[in-house]
Amino acid sequence: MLKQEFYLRGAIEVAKDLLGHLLVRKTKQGKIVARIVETEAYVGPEDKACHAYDNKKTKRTKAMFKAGGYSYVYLIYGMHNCFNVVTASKGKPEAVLIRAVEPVAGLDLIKQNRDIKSGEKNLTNGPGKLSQALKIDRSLNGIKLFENDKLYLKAGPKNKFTINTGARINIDYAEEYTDKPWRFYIAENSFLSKSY
DNA sequence: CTCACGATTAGA
DNA sequence: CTAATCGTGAGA
Repeated sequence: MLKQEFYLRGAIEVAKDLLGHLLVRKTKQGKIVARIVETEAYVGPEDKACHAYDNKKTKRTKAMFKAGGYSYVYLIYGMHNCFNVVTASKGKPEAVLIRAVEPVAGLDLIKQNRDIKSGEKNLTNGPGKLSQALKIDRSLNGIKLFENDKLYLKAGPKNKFTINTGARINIDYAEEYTDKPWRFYIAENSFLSKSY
């Protein structure tokens, strides 16, 4: 399991470092392991795309102000959960959105949770999809990802891979922050949220 | 209390 | 391309 120190850095740095690591989810039904292949950084008060822009502290964004290593799960469009990892020190609202993962173990459980007919590559290639696949919902908001047996991060194999960057998705409202290259993904991976 | 809308997805 | 669908945050 990754220690809390891993998360106590800037969101951009953690977002890049998270690629290739493993997300572990344990439920009553069993264990699911997935490799993180795509992330986005949301950098604190100055980032207009961040829910906690301008240090806006509300009931929803409260978790982002926690110290690095906590989870931030929220509901978007009234129907989808998104899973984020809080980064930086306490009081700094920074987080990394996990946008896509690649199934490593527990594929049968993932299929059971998703309940769709489409192909295997569509199981976890989007923030809402992977949350559903791993049974992540708002009951997991604000938990410690470094001291917990239901949901945590684990160091992945140290394979070499190329990290690409790009603009973040669907944040057109963020004005000059819309085009910041704060999305990171593993090159030539087929489980990304969009095809390149 | 009302009310508009989104860090999305599935399906036509 | 659009509908689905509801917690959230702002304002009265």
